[in-house]
Amino acid sequence: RLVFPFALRSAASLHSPACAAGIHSSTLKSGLDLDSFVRTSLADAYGKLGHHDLALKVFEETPQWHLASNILLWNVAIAISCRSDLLANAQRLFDEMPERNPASWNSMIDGLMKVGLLESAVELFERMPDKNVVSWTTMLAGFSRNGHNEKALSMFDRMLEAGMRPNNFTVSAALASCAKMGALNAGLRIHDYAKRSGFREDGAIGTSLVDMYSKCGKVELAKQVFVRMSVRDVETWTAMIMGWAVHGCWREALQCFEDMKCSCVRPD
RNA sequence: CUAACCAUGGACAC
Repeated sequence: RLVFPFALRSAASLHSPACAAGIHSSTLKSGLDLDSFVRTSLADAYGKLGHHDLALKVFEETPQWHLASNILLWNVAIAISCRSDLLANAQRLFDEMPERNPASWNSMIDGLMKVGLLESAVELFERMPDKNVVSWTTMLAGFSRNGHNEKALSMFDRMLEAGMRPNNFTVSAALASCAKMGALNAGLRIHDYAKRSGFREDGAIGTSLVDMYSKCGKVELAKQVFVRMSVRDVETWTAMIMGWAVHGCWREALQCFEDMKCSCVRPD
């Protein structure tokens, strides 16, 4: 019961459908396939491996008594339906499920945002009872993906007003909105907020800052963030190389590419 | 005490 969820998660991150299928059959043999954790992990693993059909089959073959108490399995089915463009199915599951937790709402909102049904997403968001940081970030990222970057940034302000604390996901999504608009002042404001609030300029936030400054025409500021970063991944290097390149600094761009190869990060 | 679901960053060249 404790081992199967771990094993299934590993199968998913190894991108091994064969492993997942093997573990699936072990769960059947041991009679644990109807345990909540095991079954949710199984459906989720199939989903993460891209076998949406198998994941939904697991859901559909689940007895009613189990479904009545396993919200997370519904959530997995909703998220997977959204990813396979089965939005109507997701909507039906969302309406029919016995009760909803924040992840149920968030998955549905994200699904609507990803197919561009912004009004429906907004409506659901406003109706949602206990919005968490994921809910706000989903809205922000959704607006940004659909090109409504001002609205995305207004979500950032609204969430602060609502007393909700942004996390790394929120900050990097907000910076990406500034980058897309070339909005330097907004970008500086978010950067300042991040510094004041103790966010590290690493990982996604660091890369977003590099990208934001270079898209706002401030490649020198991008460089300053870049050199301060302690860990740089492919995305970070790419953002910096792109920054130099679009500013016509071809020497720096090429030098940066060389430095990247020396730093044990493989170009993709 | 410990396990499962949801959101974020690079990818220019209409």
